[in-house]
Amino acid sequence: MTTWVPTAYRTHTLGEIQTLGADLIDKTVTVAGFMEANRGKGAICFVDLRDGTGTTQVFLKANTIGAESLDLVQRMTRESTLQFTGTVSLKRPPKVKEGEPTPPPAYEVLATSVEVIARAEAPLPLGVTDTVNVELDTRLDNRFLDLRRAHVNAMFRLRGKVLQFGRQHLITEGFIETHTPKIVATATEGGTDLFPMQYFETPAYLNQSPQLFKQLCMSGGLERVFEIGPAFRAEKHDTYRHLNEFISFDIEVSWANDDDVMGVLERMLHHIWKSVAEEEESQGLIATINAYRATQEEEAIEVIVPELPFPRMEYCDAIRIIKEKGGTIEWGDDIDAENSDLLAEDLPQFYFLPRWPMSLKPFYIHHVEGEIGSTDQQLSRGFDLNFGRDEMTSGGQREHRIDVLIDNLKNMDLDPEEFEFYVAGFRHGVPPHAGWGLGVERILMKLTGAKNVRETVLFPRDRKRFCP
RNA sequence: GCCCGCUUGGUGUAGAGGUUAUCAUGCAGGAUUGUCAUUCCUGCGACCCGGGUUCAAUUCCCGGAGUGGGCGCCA
Repeated sequence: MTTWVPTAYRTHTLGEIQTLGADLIDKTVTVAGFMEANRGKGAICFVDLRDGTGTTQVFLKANTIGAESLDLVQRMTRESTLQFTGTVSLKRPPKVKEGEPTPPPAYEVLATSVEVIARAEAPLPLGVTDTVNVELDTRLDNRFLDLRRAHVNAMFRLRGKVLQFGRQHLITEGFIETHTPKIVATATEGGTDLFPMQYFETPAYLNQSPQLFKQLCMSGGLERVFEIGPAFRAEKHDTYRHLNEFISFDIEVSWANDDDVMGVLERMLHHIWKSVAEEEESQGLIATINAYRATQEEEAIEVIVPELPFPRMEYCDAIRIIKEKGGTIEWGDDIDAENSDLLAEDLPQFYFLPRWPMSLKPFYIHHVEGEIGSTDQQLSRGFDLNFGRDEMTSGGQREHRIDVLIDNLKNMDLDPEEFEFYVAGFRHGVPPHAGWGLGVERILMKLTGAKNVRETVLFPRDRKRFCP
C-alpha cells in the first residue's frame, strides 16, 4: 500500500476520500486537482475533481460556499487546477433502473471554500475526457495534456511497474545495478550510426549501447550487472517500433554462456508478466487501459503469463521453416519482417532464436569452433528474443579470448587500435560471459497493446521529433 | 533512403468542379435537474501552402510542406 503524506496543498488525496470515506464523514479536508467537469448553473454545482489517485465529486451550494465562489466555479474552464476545502459526506446514490445493482457507497466533498490555483485556457488542444480519437502527432505535441488522459497516465504507471518488477527479479538473482557512460570516444561497435557530439575540443558520440562497458565490468569481477539506461541510434528509420533514443534494459553475467542468460531473460519476463497479472495496482492500470479501448471499440488487452521455458527456434530451423512456408530466404540472410511474420504464425508470443551465423553477428559475439550450420558455415552463440514478428532482445555469449576478439575486429574491417580501451580489458584474464539488451518500450508495446512505440515513451525522439 | 496514402472548425471526421460544407465532440448562452456519459433548445467555429486547368477549384493536375502506413536496419 502507498502512504500518501499530506502536503502544503492537500490534506488528503481524492483516492483517499473514496477509500477512507466512511471514516472521514463530517471531517474537514482540503483537496486539490484538475477540474474534469462541472455541472449545474443554478444555486448548486457539481465538480468532478481529478488528481493522480482518482476522482471525487465536489458539491457546491450557494448558501455553503457563497454566491461569489459558486459563480467563479461555474464559470471555470475544464482542466483548471482548483483547491477545495470542505467536509466529507456520503454521496447520494444515483437513480438506478429496476433490476440493476445498487453501486457501492461513494463519498463527496461539500465545499466551504475554493481557491483557483490556475485557470486552464480554452479551448484545450485535445480533450482530456472526450471520447473522440486524437492522432498521435497531436497527442505528442500536447503531451502534458495527453498524459492527463486516464489510459495514457496508466500506461506510464505501468511502465514504472515493469521496470520495478524486472529490477526486483534481477536483484533476487544476485545482480547489481550499474551505470555506464553515454558519452563515448569510439565511433561504433558496428551496425548502426551514432550521433556525433563535441566533447570539449574532441569529437565524441552518444553511446549506442552499454555493451563494451558492461563487458569491462566482467573483467572487473562484478560478475552480474544490469543497467536500465538510454541508448542513442542515429538511424533514419521511421517505423512503429523504432526510436532514436530508447531505454535499454541490459545485463551481463560472468561464468555463463548464451543458454544461461536466455534463462535469466525468460525468468525475468515471466516474473514481470506474472506480477502485472497478479498485483492489484497493475490490474487496475490494465483495467483503465481496457476501459478506454472499449470506447474505441478495440479489443481488451489480456495479460497472458508466458509459460517457461520459452520456445527455442534455432536459426537453421527457422530458415528451413520459412522456406517450407514459401518465404524467400537463404542461409546466411537476416530474417526480415515478412519472414518474421511467417515464423510468428506458429509462435505468436515470446520465442528465442539462438545460434545465428557468425557472419551476421558483431565482433564481440562468441563462437565455438565446430558448431556449424546446415551450409557448413560457422555458427555463433548469439541469439534474439522475439515476440511474434517483433524483435525484443539481442544477446549472446561474448568472445572472451583476446586473440579471437582481435581477429574478429580485423575480419569485420574494424581497427583494433580504435578499440584499445576495450581490448585492454581482455589482456589480464576475463571470465567467459554472456548478456543481452532488451528494449523496454517494445516490451511495453506488447504488454499494453500499443500499436506505436512512441505511445510508451513520455517524450519520444524520432527522425522528425525532438521537441518537446 | 525507397514505395504508397492522407491533409476540411480546438479535436476527430463526412462530402462534392457551382452546396447554407456533414456528423460527433468542444465552446458560448438558455431551460430543467442532487447532478453523475443529464436531457432539451439556440448559437459559435474549418476546406495546409504555392502554381496551373476552368466561366468557376476546398474538390482536378503539378510542386512544396506536414503527416500516416509499409520496407530496409535494429532493441
